[in-house]
Amino acid sequence: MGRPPCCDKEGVKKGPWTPEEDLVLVSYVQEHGPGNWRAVPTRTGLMRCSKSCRLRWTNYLRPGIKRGNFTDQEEKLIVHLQALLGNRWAAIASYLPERTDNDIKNYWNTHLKRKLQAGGDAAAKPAAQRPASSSKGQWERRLQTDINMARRALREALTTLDDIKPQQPDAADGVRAHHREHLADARRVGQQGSQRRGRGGQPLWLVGVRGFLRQRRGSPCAGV
DNA sequence: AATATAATCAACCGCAGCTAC
DNA sequence: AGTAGCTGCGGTTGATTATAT
Repeated sequence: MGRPPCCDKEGVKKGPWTPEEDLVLVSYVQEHGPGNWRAVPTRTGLMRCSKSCRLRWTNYLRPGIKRGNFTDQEEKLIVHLQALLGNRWAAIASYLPERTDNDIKNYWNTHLKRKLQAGGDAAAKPAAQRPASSSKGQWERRLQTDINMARRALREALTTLDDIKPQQPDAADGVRAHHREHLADARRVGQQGSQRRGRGGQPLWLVGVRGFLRQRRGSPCAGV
């Protein structure tokens, strides 16, 4: 309790990153790999807090990131997943490996939200806005129902992607493969119950479900 | 050309979960 | 079992850029 926020420390630089800082961070990560962010500022001499370093890496410097120009397929997938999972951007981003959660969140807030509002109430009510159940047993039953619902919906999404395939075979295949992994995870989780995994190895799909449960526990009228 | 307004996106902040002790 | 520290997530802000007047 009472731990001061890391970014309140004196001498910690804020604001936009310079190319030099980027270079230092990239070099460090290339040598040591991502992780142990706490050590990054001291080891590199960067006057940034660990959070800032991690964010810069994951949202900007990480290799394989695609920026801007969301395709129709990506847009549809985001809308679909947002309706299923609510505003769990990290979970949604796990279905779009080339996009960051921040990017998806920004795109949703600046484009899609408005687009859907303009198009009437066509979008399904986000999962996170559904009314909460009152007991733990009910949560678990609802969770199972949600898992089944998500599986069904994702199958539908896969069908949609199959229709799109002729135009974008590689992207669609990648997304489908990712879907399959998640579905397999869902099955494993169902079989293993509450078995823990290390933070790094934890499937984001599961993180999404956990967040969903957390919201339900947190407030009876959980909204986003 | 100058100014106002809107749109975009990088980055910050606070909170919660997880692990180690 | 309790606590501290680290990490990741989601909401929000603010600077910058684009567009309209």
